[in-house]
Amino acid sequence: MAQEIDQGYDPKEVEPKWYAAWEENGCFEGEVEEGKEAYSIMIPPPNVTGILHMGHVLDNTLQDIFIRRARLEGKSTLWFPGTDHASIATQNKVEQALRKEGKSRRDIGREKFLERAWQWSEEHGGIILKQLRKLGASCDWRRTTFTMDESYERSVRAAFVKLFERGYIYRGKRLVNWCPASQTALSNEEVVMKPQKGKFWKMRYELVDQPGRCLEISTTRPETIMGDTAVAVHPDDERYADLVGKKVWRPFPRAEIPIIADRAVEKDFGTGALKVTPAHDQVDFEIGKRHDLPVIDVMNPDGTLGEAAGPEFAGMDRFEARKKAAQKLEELGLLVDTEDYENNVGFSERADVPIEPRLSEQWFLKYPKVAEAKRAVEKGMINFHPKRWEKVYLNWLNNIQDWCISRQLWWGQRIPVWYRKDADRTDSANWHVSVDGPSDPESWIQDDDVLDTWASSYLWPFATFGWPNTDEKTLKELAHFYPTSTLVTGFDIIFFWVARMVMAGLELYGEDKESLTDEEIKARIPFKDIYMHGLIRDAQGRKMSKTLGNSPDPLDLIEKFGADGLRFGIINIAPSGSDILFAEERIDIGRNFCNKLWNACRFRQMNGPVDANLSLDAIVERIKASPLDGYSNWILQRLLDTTREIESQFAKFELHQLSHTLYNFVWGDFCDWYVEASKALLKDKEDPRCTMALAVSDLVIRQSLQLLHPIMPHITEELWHAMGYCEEGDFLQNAVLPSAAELSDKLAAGGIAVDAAAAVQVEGVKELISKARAVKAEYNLASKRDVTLFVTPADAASSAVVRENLDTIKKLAGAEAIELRDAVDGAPGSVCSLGTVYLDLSSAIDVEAEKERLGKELEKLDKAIQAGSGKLNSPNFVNKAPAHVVEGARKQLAETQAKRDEIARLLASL
RNA sequence: GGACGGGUAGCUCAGUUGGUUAGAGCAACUGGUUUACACCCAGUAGGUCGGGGGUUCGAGUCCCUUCCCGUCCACCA
Repeated sequence: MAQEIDQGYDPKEVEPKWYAAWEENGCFEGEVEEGKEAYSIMIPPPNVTGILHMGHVLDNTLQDIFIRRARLEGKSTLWFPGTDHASIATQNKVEQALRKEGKSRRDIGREKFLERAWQWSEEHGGIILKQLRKLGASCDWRRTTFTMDESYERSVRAAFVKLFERGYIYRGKRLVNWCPASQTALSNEEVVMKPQKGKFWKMRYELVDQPGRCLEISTTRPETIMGDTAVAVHPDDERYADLVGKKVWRPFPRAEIPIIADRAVEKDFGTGALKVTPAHDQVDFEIGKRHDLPVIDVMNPDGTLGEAAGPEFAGMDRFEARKKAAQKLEELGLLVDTEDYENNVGFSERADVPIEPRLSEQWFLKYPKVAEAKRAVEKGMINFHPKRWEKVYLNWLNNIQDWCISRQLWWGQRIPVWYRKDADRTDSANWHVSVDGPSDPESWIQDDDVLDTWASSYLWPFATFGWPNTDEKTLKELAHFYPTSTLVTGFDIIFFWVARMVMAGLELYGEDKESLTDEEIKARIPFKDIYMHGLIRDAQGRKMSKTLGNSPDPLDLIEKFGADGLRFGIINIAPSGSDILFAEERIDIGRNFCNKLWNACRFRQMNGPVDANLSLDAIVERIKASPLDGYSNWILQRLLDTTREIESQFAKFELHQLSHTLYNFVWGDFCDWYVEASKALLKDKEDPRCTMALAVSDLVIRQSLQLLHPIMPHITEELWHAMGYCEEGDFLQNAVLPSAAELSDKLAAGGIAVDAAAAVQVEGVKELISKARAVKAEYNLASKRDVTLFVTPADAASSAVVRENLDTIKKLAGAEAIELRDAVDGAPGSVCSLGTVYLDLSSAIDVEAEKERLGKELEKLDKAIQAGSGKLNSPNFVNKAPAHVVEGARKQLAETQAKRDEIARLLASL
C-alpha cells in the first residue's frame, strides 16, 4: 500500500529490500505457461571463478532489460543462469596457487589436482552470481547450472558420442597450436597474432656434390635447423632450377637433405629458398607431406629443445637455443648476415607466450551443418543486431577449419573415449566411445584429455534443460522455451561461442539428418535474435585490465550510484555495438535521474493522497471528472508518443536509445514542464482542475514506472508501491504494460480524447515562456518573479491560446502580470510563433545591448530567409520537390519573414 | 593483403526512407532557491558535420576519391 516518500532517494535502503522480496515471492521463476508466448534468454555463463567486471554489468543489464520487458508484456519468461568451468583459465589459476607452494600439478597427480580445482571453484564459484543479484539480475536462480554438473557433463558426453558416431569427430596426428606454458593444444581461435621484433638470419648450406657452392637461405628460427629435412625452392625459380634434386649439407647435426621444388615457396621473399621443418611449421608440414619428407620433432612439450636436437641443445629453452644456433652458424662460418626483423607471431591467448606448431595426436571436430548455419542467418531465421556482424559470422563460416577439441588438461570434461588396455590406440577397433563408459572398465583406459571449454558450452541453450533426456519436464520445457529468444553477448566471442552454438543446435537438436529444410532450421536454431554489444574500455579507450588498474569494481559503483543508477548510466553511454568509453562521471546521470524520478513522485504525494491508484481504470475514471487543460492534453500525447517510441526501439533492438527517450520524457517533459505547469492548478485543492492534474500525473507516473522498470527495477518497484499502484504483496511486474495503442484506446473509451493538434499549441506556449525567460535573463532579472510582461499576439487564435494559459505562463515565466496589447514600443522583446513577448522595462532599457541582441537574431533570420526564398524562387525546386515539401518551405518562409519584420520593427522602436 | 566500424560542439555520443535555421548529456560561463529535487532551476556561449570531387531542386545523410583512428580475419619462412 502507499507509503510516504522520504526526501532523497537512498538505493541502499530500497534495492536489497526489493531484491529479497522478488526472490522470496518467486518473481523470477520461469515456468511453462501454456497459452502464453514464451520468451527466454540463456546467460552467457561467466567463468565460475570470475568476479564481476564492467563487461558483465553491461551484458547482464541488457539481458535483464529484455527479460523484464517481456515479463511486463505478459510473456512466459525464463532467464537461465549458470557458470562455465573455463577449463584452461581455471586450471591456470589452480596451478598458480600450487606453484606458490612449490608444487606442480604433476607432483600431486590428477586426482589430487582435481580435488584442489573443485575446492577452488566451490570457494570462488558463485561469487559472481551473488554479485549479479546486487545488480538486480532477475535470473531463475533455482535453475543455476554449472557446466561441470553431472547432468550437464552427461549432455556433453552424449553430444560427443553422437558427433563421433555421425563421423564428425575424428582422431588424428596433426600439427596443432601448442602452448608450451599450459602444455596443451589450442584451437586456432585461441591464438592471437602479435607483431614481434626479432632477427632475420641469412645463412648458407653447402651443396653435397659441389663443395664450395652454397645455397643461401633466410630464417627467423635457426633453433629448428636440427629438424630441417629439406630445402625448398619455387619450381619456376630459374636461379635454382639446376639445384632441384640435388642435396645440401644441413649444418647441425650435419646431414644430407634434398633440395625440392614446391609452389608454396615465395620466389621473391628472402633468398627464395626455404628451409623445411615439417615438425615445426604449418607450411613446412604441408610441403613435407607432399614430398614425403621425414618429420623430426626437436622440441619438448614445455618449449625446451629435445633429444633430437642433439646434446648441445637438449634441455635448452627455445629462445636460448635460437641465440645459440645463430652463434653456432657464425662459428661455422655459415652466417651471411643478420638483420632486424618484425614479424607476426602466434601467442597463446591465455598464457600470453608464443605458441609452437607441434605434431600430436588430437581429437578434431569437422563442423556439422555449416551450410545450414549460414542459411539460418542469410534467410533471417537468426538476426544479428546490429546487422553488420552477420558478415563477420558468415566470413568465418566460409573459411572454417576443423576444430581441435582435445586439451591436455585435467580440469574439464574428460573425453568419453576408452582404449583397450595394452592394445594399439591408433586402431579404432580398440576404442570404446560412450556416455557411460565400458561395462568392464578394468580392461580399458580412458583418454587422458579433456574437451575444450567451448566444446561444452556450445550446448548451453539446450543442455541446460537436460537434453538429451526425454523425460516429460525436459521435453515440455524445451518445446516451450527453445529456440531461445535473444542472445545477448559481446562480439569477441562470435566464433568461440555464437557460431558454434548455432551449428551444435542444428546438428544435435533433433534427429540425425544429412541436411535440413528451412522449417527444420527454424526449429533447431538456439536463438532467434543476437544482440551484440560493445566492449567496455576506459576513458582513454584502453582495454580494462587488472594490471592497468583501470577496471572499476562494479560493487563500488553500485555502492556509489545504486544498482539502478549504474544500470541506467551504463545503458545510457552504450552506443549501438561499438566500444564504450567508461568514465565514472558518466554514470552520474543514472544516480541523478533516480533522484529526479523519486522527487517527482514525492512532489505528487505531497499534493494529495494516492489512494485511488490501484488500477489503470480507476485513474482514467478520475481524469474523466473534468476536461483536460492544454498541458494535460499535451503530456498525455507525449506519454503516448514515448510509449510508442520505446515499443519501436525494442522491436528494432535499438536499446541505446531507450534511456535517452525515457530521460527526455520524464525529466524534460514531465518534470520541467508538466509538473511546473501543474503547480498553478494545484494551489486550490477544491478546484476540479487540481483533481484532474493529479490524476493525469498518476497516469503518467504509472506508465513511466512501467516503461522504466526494465532499466531501473528497484526504484520503480519502490515507487510503484509508494504511489499506491498495487496492493501490498503484489509487484509491478504483474501489471501488464499497456501498449501505446491500448492506452490510447483506454483513454478514448473513458471519454478522454487526446488531441494531437491541441498538443502542438502547448509547444507554442512553451516557446513563449522560454523566450520570456531569456529576455529576463538578459536583463539579469531571471530570478525576479514579479515582472510585468506584454504580449502582442500574432493573431486571434494565438491570442486565445495565450489567454487560456495565462496562469501557466505567469507561473513559469515568473511574471506578476501579463498584458495583451496591440503594440508595444521601446521595450525589449522576443518574437515567437504565438506573438511577441516584451519585458516591461521601458525606463531601464539598455538600448545598445538590446540592439546587439536583436541584431544577432535579425542576422540569423535574414540568412534563413535568403536560403528559403532562394529555394522557392528556383523553378527547379518548386517543380521537382514534392508538394508537401514546397508547401512546408512556403509556410516556413512566411513565418520567418513575419518574425524578421517584427524584430526589425522592435529594433526601429528602440 | 582482405573485410568491417568510426571521424558531427572542449569531451562522450544521437541524427530514421536525402527535406525547416544540425541535437542531447557532461564540461564552461551567467543568474538563482520558486509546492519535490544543488543528485536542483533558468539562461548563455560553443559546430564551414575529417579533406576533395560528384549526383540532386536540395547532402551530416547517397556515390567516388583521399587522409586519420579503431577492430576482426589472413600470415611471407
